[in-house]
Amino acid sequence: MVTLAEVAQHAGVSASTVSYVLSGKRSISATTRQRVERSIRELGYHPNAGARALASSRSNIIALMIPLRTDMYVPVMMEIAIAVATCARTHGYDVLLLTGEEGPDAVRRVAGSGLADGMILMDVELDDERLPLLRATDQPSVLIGLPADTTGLTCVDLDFRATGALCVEHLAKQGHQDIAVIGEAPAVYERHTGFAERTLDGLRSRSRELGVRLLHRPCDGGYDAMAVTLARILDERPGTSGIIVQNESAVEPLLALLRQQGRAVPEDMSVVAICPDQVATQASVRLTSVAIPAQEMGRHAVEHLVAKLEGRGRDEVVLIAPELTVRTSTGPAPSRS
Amino acid sequence: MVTLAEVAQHAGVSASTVSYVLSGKRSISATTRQRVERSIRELGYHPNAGARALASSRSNIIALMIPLRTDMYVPVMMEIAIAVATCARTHGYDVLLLTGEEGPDAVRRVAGSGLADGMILMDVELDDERLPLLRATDQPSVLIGLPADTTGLTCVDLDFRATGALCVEHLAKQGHQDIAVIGEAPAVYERHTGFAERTLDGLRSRSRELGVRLLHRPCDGGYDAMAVTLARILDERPGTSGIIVQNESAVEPLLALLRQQGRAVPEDMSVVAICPDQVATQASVRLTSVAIPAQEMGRHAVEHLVAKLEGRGRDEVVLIAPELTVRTSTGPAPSRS
DNA sequence: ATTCGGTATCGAAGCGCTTCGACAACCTAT
DNA sequence: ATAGGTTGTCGAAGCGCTTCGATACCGAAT
Repeated sequence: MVTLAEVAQHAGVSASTVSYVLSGKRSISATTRQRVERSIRELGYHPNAGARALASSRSNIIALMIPLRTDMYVPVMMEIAIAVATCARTHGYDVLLLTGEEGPDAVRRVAGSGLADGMILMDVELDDERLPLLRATDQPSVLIGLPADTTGLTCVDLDFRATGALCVEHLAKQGHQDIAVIGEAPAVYERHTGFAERTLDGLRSRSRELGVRLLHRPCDGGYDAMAVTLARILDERPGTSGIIVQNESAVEPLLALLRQQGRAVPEDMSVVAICPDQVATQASVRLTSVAIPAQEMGRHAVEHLVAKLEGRGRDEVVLIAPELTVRTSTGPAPSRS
Repeated sequence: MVTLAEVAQHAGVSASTVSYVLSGKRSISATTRQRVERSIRELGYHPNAGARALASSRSNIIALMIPLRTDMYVPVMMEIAIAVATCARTHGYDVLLLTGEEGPDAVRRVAGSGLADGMILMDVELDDERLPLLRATDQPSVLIGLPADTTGLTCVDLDFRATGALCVEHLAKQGHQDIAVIGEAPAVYERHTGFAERTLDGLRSRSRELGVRLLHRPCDGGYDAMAVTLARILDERPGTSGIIVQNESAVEPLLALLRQQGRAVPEDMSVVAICPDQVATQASVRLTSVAIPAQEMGRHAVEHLVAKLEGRGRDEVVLIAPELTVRTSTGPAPSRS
């Protein structure tokens, strides 16, 4: 293994000079710099991460804490994770992957050991048990998701309240009076996951304002659960002409069931999905949808965290404005006959 | 931040004693151990990761390299990643997430910097460009997937050849003579991804042995691509009575299309999927399937890597035997009329 | 009583890097 | 010519930990 000292010797300078070439923290003459850089290349030198971390007390690692929940839509998580990892690299950071398994203690462990310089938490609950620990250690952090109390925290999320409102608006504008919402799995609400509740909040208040009826039902993923849920909804509100789905793994089952029952989309039933664009465009009907901007969320999270680590950047809540893309699954409400 | 020295002082012992209590590398009297452990707890001591890595030249970190490909079925990747992270923790390792973005150089960077003690590579191609680098650095590693040349490498994978064979066997046993295979996206084959080719190999050789006709068509995910592919298949081989799908995002579209065309599953058409169990059980028909054991793969990979890091463990190729679960999407071939 | 093998502990060296203060060497303004 | 300010480089002191002798003590065997 090549060390700084060997590079220094090879280039005929002192170790500190090499270090300064690497970090750029002091001015170095062009000739020296070139000699050093040449030696680095020739010897194939890579700074030792541990030594660096010890000496500088910065690890250049960001911890990303992903929960293990199986009732969450996984691809979005994955996309965020990849975006975080990729974006972090462009800022010179690597990403450490923590699963929920270890529980809140992971926060303490990582903060205490100096393993990571900061952390990003995903799938934050309204009253997340990791937050007290996070506030206790003054570990720089960014949440993806919104807890109930955001004081002293930096959070990045899609504006789910506005998302809900947007969906209702779109349907109401087309004359739909009876709207059903097929939500996330019941477990998601029981856990008080912020995004689910905020969406619901947006849906409800906007529909109240616009004077349309709204029926919300949680629903597990998969075909069977969807069949039961849909039957209940149509039984309770036969006049339903618009459906908003927030559970991605319920999208295709829903479309299949509607087709099977002879309800045409969008002629008999309009469908709006809250899901990644890929799902919306690959479904059996091109779905009008509000996209979940996973990449953007990951990128924002990293950038805010890096800003904090560099001393810039203050606590703030960043809500990404939702965008509704009209595709072919929504249309005017059928005239009441 | 609490240091080893502070703990030592608090417990009235030397720093090295505390270190030995922590590592267990030398015998320590019960009384001393307890005193030290108490101090550790009272002071809330966490060993500093960087210092540890520097002194011991082991980081207790495993790098996990996930490619960025969007044409791959992401949930499986995610599941493996989570399994790796979780399993690694039980062995005292953390996981560093590397994306394909950085390219093969990531191998050099991580190996050179001592950031990780070993690495796990996912989505290995037959002739993967990371392998030469991997062999050059003698970084301990485990591949998930099988390259063309496995000498000197440890690999973990589902036995896709056997998987293909198993699918054909199951259908042939039920009297199906004309079988269609809906494969992964064309890009996957162009890239010479091991698992896709090996599956195909198993499918072909077994169908030759059993004397059944086999038609293979790659297919992108989504409804539209599936519609085109299915139409072509049925056009070319109208007698097709069994379908094997290897692209998870094609599963639900396929079922929707069959339903739409009035082909009952399994009466008119048997369908076997190669996919995670969750997909098979949540689809609109309970699919007979060969599961992709993501968890098991992740676990195996970690365990082999840890074995290598501890000096046990030699190079070997671990193929996990496929298991076919019969559900309700397959039945006897319709009698030829 | 003396020696021997264990067991339990300590001190010190050093892992590879960053960073601070010191110091030449040089340039400018007086 | 001299003081003052830059600029570029070096040496040395750690960062917090592991690990290798060395040492001191104990009971068992001679």
